Amino acid sequence: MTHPFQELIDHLPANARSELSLAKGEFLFRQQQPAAAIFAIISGRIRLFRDLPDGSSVTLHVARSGETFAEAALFAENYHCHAQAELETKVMRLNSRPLLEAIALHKDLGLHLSQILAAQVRDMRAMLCLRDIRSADERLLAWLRMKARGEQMNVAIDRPWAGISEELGLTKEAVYRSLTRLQREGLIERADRQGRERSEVIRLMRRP
Amino acid sequence: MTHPFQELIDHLPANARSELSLAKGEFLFRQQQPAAAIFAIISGRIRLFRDLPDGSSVTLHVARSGETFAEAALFAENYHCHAQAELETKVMRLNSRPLLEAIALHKDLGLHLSQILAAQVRDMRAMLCLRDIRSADERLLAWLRMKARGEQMNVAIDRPWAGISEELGLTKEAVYRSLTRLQREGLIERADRQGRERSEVIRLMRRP
DNA sequence: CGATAATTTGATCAATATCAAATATCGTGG
DNA sequence: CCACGATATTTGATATTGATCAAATTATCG
Repeated sequence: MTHPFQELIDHLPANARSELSLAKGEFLFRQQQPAAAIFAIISGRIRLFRDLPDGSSVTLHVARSGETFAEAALFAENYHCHAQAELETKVMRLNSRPLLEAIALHKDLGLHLSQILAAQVRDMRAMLCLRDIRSADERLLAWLRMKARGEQMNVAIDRPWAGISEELGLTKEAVYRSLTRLQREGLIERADRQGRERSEVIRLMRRP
Repeated sequence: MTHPFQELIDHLPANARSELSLAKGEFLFRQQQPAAAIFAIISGRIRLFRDLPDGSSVTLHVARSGETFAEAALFAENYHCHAQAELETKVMRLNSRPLLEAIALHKDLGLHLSQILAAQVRDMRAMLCLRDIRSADERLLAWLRMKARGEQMNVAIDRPWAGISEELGLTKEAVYRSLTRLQREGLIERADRQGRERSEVIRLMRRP
C-alpha cells in the first residue's frame, strides 16, 4: 500500500519514521499530550475523539487502512484529541521535527504537503456533497459517477460493498437494494461478478 | 470577514489578487480550462460540478460565503470541474503564479498553506463523522458538543438554524424539533433568545 | 407599522434502518 | 480436489424516523 505521503517519506531521514503496533484498545496518543508526530495507518483502525469539559466525548474521525491522520498536529503544541486503536493496528509514525526540518530545507516538500492536503480537502468536500443526497439510489449513482474512469464510465469495485456502504452513510442492505434497482432501471450494468479476482465492475449506462 | 487565507493574502503582491463579481448563473471557470487561480467567496454561492463522459454531471461542492475553493488547482494544469455562481456572487481571486512564487521565496508561507489545509481536513473529517450519526438528536448534540467552548459548554448560534440544518444534513424542521426534545430532556438550555444581537446561546448540560 | 424572514407545531408519507434468514462465494486445511 | 467455516451477497418483513407539505406564530428591519 502506497500512501499519498510516500514521496514525503522518501525524502526523510530514516530516523524520522517508525512503525508502531498497537493492541486493540491501546492509545496511540492522548489529548493534551505534546504533539510530536503525524501518522499513517498501515493496517487496523484508529478512532480519534475528544473529551469535553462536561465529561462527554465526541468522535472526530475513524481512520482506516491507508489513511493519514493528525496532520494538524504538525502545527500544534499538543494533540487536541485521543487516538485509540479499535483493533490490533499498525501505524507509520512520522516525527514532526525532522519532517518540518526537511520541509524547511527542501521547499518543494512544503508544496508537496500542501498538494496532498488540498487533494484530501477536495475529495472530502465531494464526500460531504454526496451525503447531502438523500435518496440512496441517487447517492450511490453519484458515487459511482465520481469514481467512474474513462469514456466507458466503468467503476472497479475492489472491496466489499459493506465498506462502501459505510463510506456512503448507508447500510449494506440499502446499497444492495439500490444496486438491483439501478440495474433494473438500466442505469448500471454489473459485470465480472464471478471473477476469481474477487472484483466486480460496474458500468454506468449512457442515459443522462 | 477574515478568511483563513488572510495571512497568505497579506504577503502577496497587490496584483496577485483581485475581486470579481459574478451574475447568477455565470461561470467563474470551466472544466478543462487552464488552472490559474484559487478563490475565496466574499458573498454569494458557487457550485462546483464536473461533466462526465456520459453527458451527466456530479456536484462536487457548494462553496459559500467565507469559504475557499479550488485549492487543488494550484497544483493542476487545468480545472477539473466547472464553477458556476448560483446567486449574484463576489469572489476574491488569488493567482496561482504569484502565490507559488511567494511561497517559493518565503518558505513559511508554504507551511502556512499546509496549516490552513490541514485544519480544513480536520474540520471536514469531523463533519463527515457527524453525518455518520443517524439520529437527528444525537447528530445535533454531537455538533453542539464540537462547537462548545469553555468550561461552561456554551455554543453561540450566530446564524439562522436553517443554515445549520443544511450543514448537519437535516431539514430545519428536524433540527427545531430536536432542539425542543433535547431541551425537554434537560440536555440543553436555550438562552438569550430575544437579544437584539439576533444571536442565541445554547448551553450543554452536564449529563454524560 | 408593515413586510419579510425565522421559528414553531402539526399531519402524513416514503424511505431507509433494523432484524432475520437464506444463498453464494472464498479461503483453507485436510 | 473437496469439505467446511467465514465472509459476502441477497431477499424479506417491519418499524422508525426524518422528509415533506402546510400553516401559524414570532421576531426583525426599514
